[in-house]
Amino acid sequence: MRACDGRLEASVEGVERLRDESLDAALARAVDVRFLAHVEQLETRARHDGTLATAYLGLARADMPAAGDWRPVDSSWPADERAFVAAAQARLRAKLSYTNLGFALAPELFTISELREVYVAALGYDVSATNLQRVLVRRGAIVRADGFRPPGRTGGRPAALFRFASDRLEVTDEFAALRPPR
Amino acid sequence: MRACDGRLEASVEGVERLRDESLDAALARAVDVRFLAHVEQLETRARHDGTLATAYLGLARADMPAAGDWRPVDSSWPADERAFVAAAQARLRAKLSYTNLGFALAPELFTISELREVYVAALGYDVSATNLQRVLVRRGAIVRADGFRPPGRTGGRPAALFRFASDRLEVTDEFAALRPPR
DNA sequence: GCAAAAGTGTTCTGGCTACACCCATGG
DNA sequence: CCATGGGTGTAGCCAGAACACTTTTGC
Repeated sequence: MRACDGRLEASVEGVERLRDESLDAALARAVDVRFLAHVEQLETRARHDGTLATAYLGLARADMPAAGDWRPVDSSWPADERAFVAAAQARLRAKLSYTNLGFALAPELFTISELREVYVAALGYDVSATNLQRVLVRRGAIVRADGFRPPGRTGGRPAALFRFASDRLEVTDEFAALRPPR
Repeated sequence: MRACDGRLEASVEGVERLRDESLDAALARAVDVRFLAHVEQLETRARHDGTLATAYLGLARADMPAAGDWRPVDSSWPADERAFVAAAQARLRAKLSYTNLGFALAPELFTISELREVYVAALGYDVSATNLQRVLVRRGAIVRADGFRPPGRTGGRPAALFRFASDRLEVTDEFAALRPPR
């Protein structure tokens, strides 16, 4: 999955595993894991033919020119793929709330407004830029980077640049979350 | 896993899956799932011999006379089993905080004190009976049942009986948790 | 100057914790 | 009557939400 242009997009690749092949190897054969900032195993299901299907959640940064068939996550997906995508999306939503998982969706450097769009796309509900900044800064998930992004033609104050403090999954607040607005 | 006599105990059974056999069938062959109030898939790993091992978290109620080799969860476990048990324990701890998962550990009817012992064993830190009751009642996870448990020889006020409102996993509060004491 | 975008200060709320206090029973 | 265990009342804390206000830019 990735958050691109304010939408959450997904790409589904089948992971076929050969006998005597590790899961990691099978995954690496199915997708180019260099494009993924975070990979996480989801669920293993038995198929009718006796083989096993293991689903993964892979997250790509918005600025990563990842190859693949990226499509917006909406109701146009086939039912079986939707089940996997829905599970992945639920997991993503939950972990965005209490971990630093945003690092896997946001580009290296970003403004709070850009980060907000990523969170809105992934969470599916509105998020205040003001509070998003305060929550993530307080938790130590994001830190100020040098420099500013100059405003566009329509003006406005230059936006400070931030970066995630870590590029590995960390639980930043086990007991809190980004609540949806009332 | 189960919480028994104030301790968290675990039993590890290998799940060997035959070709053309579903995962559920393989699990049912390895353990008697009738004794488990809740089953949840954890992780699938590839073994060196090319087979797959899928770990499950199964929870048994304290009053269930489950067969099996129940041992306290401590440092006496072999390293490889400990990794699975630790993952299961972490998952259990997390879900106890924001779901009604306690239904799978507590007996049908229980007093708040008994429920407290279950939570203390599973969470690994002290929990106040007062606040445990209020949190779970407010969330609607537990409800008053008829009757009281008479006090023992040492006296004391009779304890009100409670039961869990549901015996299926439900997210009772996505945005809160039982915090450990300071 | 004015609109637009970014950032800050401040208040409010709600869930949870902490702790003092009250209740009911056995001996 | 008193120790013991159970239950309630209440105050305080704190992360987060809400919102008014200030800052900095383009035109």
